[in-house]
Parts: sequence; C-alpha cells; structure tokens
Amino acid sequence: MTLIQLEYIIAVDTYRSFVAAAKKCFVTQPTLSMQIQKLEESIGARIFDRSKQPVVPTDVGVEIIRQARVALMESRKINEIVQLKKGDLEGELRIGVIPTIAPYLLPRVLSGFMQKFPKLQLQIWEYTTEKIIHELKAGLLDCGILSTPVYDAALAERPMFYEPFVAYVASSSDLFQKREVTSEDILADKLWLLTEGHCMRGQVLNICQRKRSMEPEGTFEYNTGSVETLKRMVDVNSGSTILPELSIADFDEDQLCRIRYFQSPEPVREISMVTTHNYLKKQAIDALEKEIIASVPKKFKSKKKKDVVGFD
Amino acid sequence: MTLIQLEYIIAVDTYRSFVAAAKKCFVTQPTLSMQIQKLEESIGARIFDRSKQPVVPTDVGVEIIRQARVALMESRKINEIVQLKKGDLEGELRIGVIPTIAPYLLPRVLSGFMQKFPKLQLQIWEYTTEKIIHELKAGLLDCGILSTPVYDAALAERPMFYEPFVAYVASSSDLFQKREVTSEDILADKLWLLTEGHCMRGQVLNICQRKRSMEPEGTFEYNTGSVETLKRMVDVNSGSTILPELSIADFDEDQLCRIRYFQSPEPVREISMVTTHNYLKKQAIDALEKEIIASVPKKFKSKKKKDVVGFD
DNA sequence: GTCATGTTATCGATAAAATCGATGTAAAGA
DNA sequence: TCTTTACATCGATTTTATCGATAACATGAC
Repeated sequence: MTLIQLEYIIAVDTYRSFVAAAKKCFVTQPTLSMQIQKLEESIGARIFDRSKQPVVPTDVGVEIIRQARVALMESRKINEIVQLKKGDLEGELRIGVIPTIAPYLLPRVLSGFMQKFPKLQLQIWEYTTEKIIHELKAGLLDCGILSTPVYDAALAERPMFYEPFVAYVASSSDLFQKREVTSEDILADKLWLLTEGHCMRGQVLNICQRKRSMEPEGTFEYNTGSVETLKRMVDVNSGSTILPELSIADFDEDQLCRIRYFQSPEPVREISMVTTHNYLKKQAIDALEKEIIASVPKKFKSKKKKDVVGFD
Repeated sequence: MTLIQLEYIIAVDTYRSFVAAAKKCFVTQPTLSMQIQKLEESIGARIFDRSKQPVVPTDVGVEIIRQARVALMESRKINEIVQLKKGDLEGELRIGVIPTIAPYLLPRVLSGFMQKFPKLQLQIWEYTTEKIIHELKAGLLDCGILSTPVYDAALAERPMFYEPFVAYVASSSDLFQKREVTSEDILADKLWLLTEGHCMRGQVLNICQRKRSMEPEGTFEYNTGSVETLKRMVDVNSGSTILPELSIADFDEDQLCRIRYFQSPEPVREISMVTTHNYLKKQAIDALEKEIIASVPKKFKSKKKKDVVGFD
C-alpha cells in the first residue's frame, strides 16, 4: 500500500471515473488503473465496481475510501507540522464563501491575512451553502464561511459572529416613517428577495414567517443572487428588502436614511467557519478565523437578546 | 513522502540507531539512510540529529514522528477493515501480560479465543507493568493485560474485572485459626513477598499499609517473581502470603484449607485491557476482552464493597 | 594523541516499480 | 447497428528503491 494508491482511489471516488481521476492526478488512465488494481490485490478486496457506469465503490470500498481519506489527511499533517515550525505557511488555502457574506466580509480581512501569510495562495470561491458543503466533503475546499447551523455531522462549525439583519426601505414605503421595524411590518410591505438557492432567502422568509412553499404575495419577482441588486431595486423602485448589516458599512448618508433596525430581539444570522472534523491547514484556518472575529463590530459577537434565524 | 519512509523514521525513533532500525525493517542501512534523507528533503526539515550518539530526533522531528505514527496507524486500519468484512482476522496479536495474571487467566480464555480467530497468530509476552507500557507505546505490543490504573495519558485502559486478594497461611500460623483476616492480621504475620518490579508486590504492601521504603520486618527475603513460589514457600515453610484469587482455582482441598478471605471490603486489584488510544486490531482485542470478562467469576465484575488497591 | 570500534553517508550497479502510449474489450447511447 | 466512452491489458521506458562496498565520522579505550 502506498500513499499514492490511496490518493488514486480517493480521486476515483470523488470523480467517479478512472479517466477523470487520472487527469486530476496528472497520470495516464492505465497508470491509475494499474495502481488501484495493485492496491486491491494487496489488501485482498475489490474497492470499485467497474461493471456499473459510472463506477461506484463496493460496500467495503466505501469504508476503505473513508479510511484512506483519514490516513492521507494524517500524512499531510506532517508537512503542516514542518511549515508550522518554520512559521511560514505555504501552499494554497481554498475558501468557500456564500455570496451574501463574501463581498462585505472578505475585504475587511484578506489584506491583513495575506500579509501574515505571504506565501499562502488564497483561493476564494463564491458558492451556495449546498455547494460549499459538498466541496468541503470532497476535499476540494479547505474551509467554508457560511451561515449555520447546517446540520451535517460530517462537518465542524465554529460560530464566529452573529450578524443582524436590517430592513432597507424606500422612502415611498409606509415603513419609512417608523424608527424600528418588526417582522410583521415586513410582511405587510412589498419585499425584494434573493433567488432560490441562497440561504439568506430562507432566512428572510423565516423572519417574515412566510412559508417557502407559498410564494410570498407582496414580492417582486426579480431573481437576483446579489444583495447589491436588492438594494438598488429599493433605491430605484420602491418596496423594501432585508440586508445583512455588514453590507451597509459603506453606505452614504442618503442610503443610511433608509435603513431601519429591527426591534429587539433583532433577527441575526450565525456566521461560522466550517471545516471537516479532521481538517488540514489548521494553522491558517484558525488564523483566518481570528482575523475575521477581530474584524467585525463587537456587538456581533454575542447572541444574547438576538433571534438566530435558520434558513430551512 | 511514502508510508515506507514513515516506517523507517519510526523504526529509527524506536531503536535510536539507523543500523538497528534497518535490521528491523529488513533493509540495509544505506537504504534506510537514503530514504530518510529523501523524506527530510521532501518535507524540508531535518528529522534526526545524527551528530549525537545515539541519534535523537530534532525538535520538529519529535512531532513529525508522532504524526507519522498516527498516519501509519490509520493506513493500517484499511487492512483491518478488509479483514473485518471477511470476518476472519489474520496476522499476529501481540499481548503483554503481567506474570501474576498470565498463568491463571490465559488458560481460561486462549483456547476459546483461538478457535474464534484461527488465522490469528497469538504472541504472549510475560512482562512487568513498566515493560508492557513501554512496548505498547513503541508499538511492539498490541495490547496489555495488567493491573490498573497506570496513570499514563498515552494509554487507554478498559477495566475488565476486580480480582480479590486472599491470604494463604501456613497451618502453623496464628492466622490459621481465624475465619476471615484483615490487613492488620497480615501486618503481624511473617509475609512472603514478590521481588521488586512486580506491581502485585506494591499492592500487597499497600494492603498491609507498609511503606515501600521501610523494608517490611516480618518478611522473608526470598526474591521470587512467581506467585507459585510464594505459595510453595508457605506450604513447605511457614508464615503467610497473599495470592490473587484466580491463582487458587485449581487448589486441592488441603490447600484450600489454608486460604483465608479478607473481611469486607476485601482488597481487590483492577485488571484492565490496556491499549494506546488509537489502537489497531480493535476487532481482535475487543473480542479477547469480552472472552476474558466472560471467563471470570461473576462476583469479580463489580467493584462495589471492594477496596481497589493501587501499587504505587 | 592514537587506535579500535561502531555508526552513518556516499557511490555505482542492479533489481523493482511506476508510468507511458498503443491497443483491446466491454458497456452505454444514438 | 454503429458510435462513443470507459476501463483493462501489454510491452517499452523511465524512475525509484535497494544492495554491497567503502568512505567519513564519532566514541571510548589506552
């Protein structure tokens, strides 16, 4: 058994194809096939059922692959130990961030973080929650920054802060007259929503206590994945929307006028650093986590007197 | 990095010598040296300080080796998964047992256990507690059966039963007249003791509340490592000794006459299955554990109304 | 200091392996 | 049925691991 063979079976499991796996491993398909055959022979068990298309792991193969991931992970930690001692993390850090956090949070932390680890190649991927979870499990991402809980036992989530939602209302709206708003107010108003697939859409609907199934009535049907677009819709048209508080950091005075905070307990979303349980690049990820926690307003850090909103 | 390289550095760490490690790995010393050099080069750190004699790991080397043990362990579990699925454990199981347990416990369980795992090569090593702990940590033993607690964070102990101590008294002794004995009685009598290094010696001294430092007065100085010898000494000469209850199982009537049980709470020793935390051959070891628990008298299984005696 | 001894590093040769490109075979889709 | 896609097989080639011999080095005895 060699570590390379373990990498090969993990690649095949990930891509469900010998050809694709070979490409990702930078070897030819016969090489990969041969090595996997040798591994199967040496342990005395078939790992993949090649009669199915696409290939699937056998029963015992599933467990072997799970254990192979663990073994490979532990072997890679040896390199991390060295880098840690040298004090200079190298390699790449692949971060998945949901689109309703990324543009507002990352600019606050990335420059500082990159200065601390100059040799680290940062890769940011803006994905939906679902996609981030999938890629984390497949080992294609190192960590995810997303709204939790995600209720997945394979993942470890470490809450970093609780970001309040705020209402953004057109001056033509009735809500504009109020100093604070409640979820009932929102319900009555016309509401710009993110398109399906964004966890924040679910959270906003939960705030308004609208069921996902029943299409909210007073909602403009304009499918956008961008919080920025929601804001502009309110600016240019009318109605209201709900924004995460970090997104209003660089609003001008005119725009701030249209912000309405929620009555206590204000609705918030829990933002966590999510990894697999036995994760690599711990040093870098833990540092990023600290950097993020330090970068958000103090009042975000406690969830007391707040209403943590789920998205399911 | 290859698994073989990890094996090599672990061997060098274990034997503190390239030559000895090479021998144990069944390769020549240049081969082992080369591979370790390649590993050091690939991770970019020196693992061993060869200027010292015997060789010692560097600071970072210590951590690398610790992690290498983990990685190798996890990779070996892959083979166990296969064997587990086949339902037939192969390979060898190296068991360390202290001499005051081995001859009385093992005959009760080994034949049954070997029938269940016919392909398993059993290796029994009679060692002192100290030696078993050392070999477990070095990975030279798979599990140990010994008296606990041993207070070693690197090891996991799972108590299996609580074995009472009984007194064995010559008919010429005053104690012979009593139906039950107490630790005070023993203190007054002449006592045959095991030689230094046996944990049971410490336990017996603790029962009598004698300090280790002060050499017990009424003790015959005959250094033996065998419980059987203690018994014979009492048989042939006089005085008394303390035996573990399992050792009296095949006593004849005459010998049973000389047994005196302790007054409640009777002194007992805790006998545990000891492994490292992340141990291999789990399947076999767990089965052995069950076999042992099933083989001892029911009354051994609870520690209620008993006085668990340490040996330090 | 010198010598004997034991330990690790280095070297060239050789055996073992991993990999490649070409090709064969079997299954899935048009 | 034909085409396409995917995995297995084969021989050639490159790469790697290992060996035996030897050099370099450290340690302890004298």
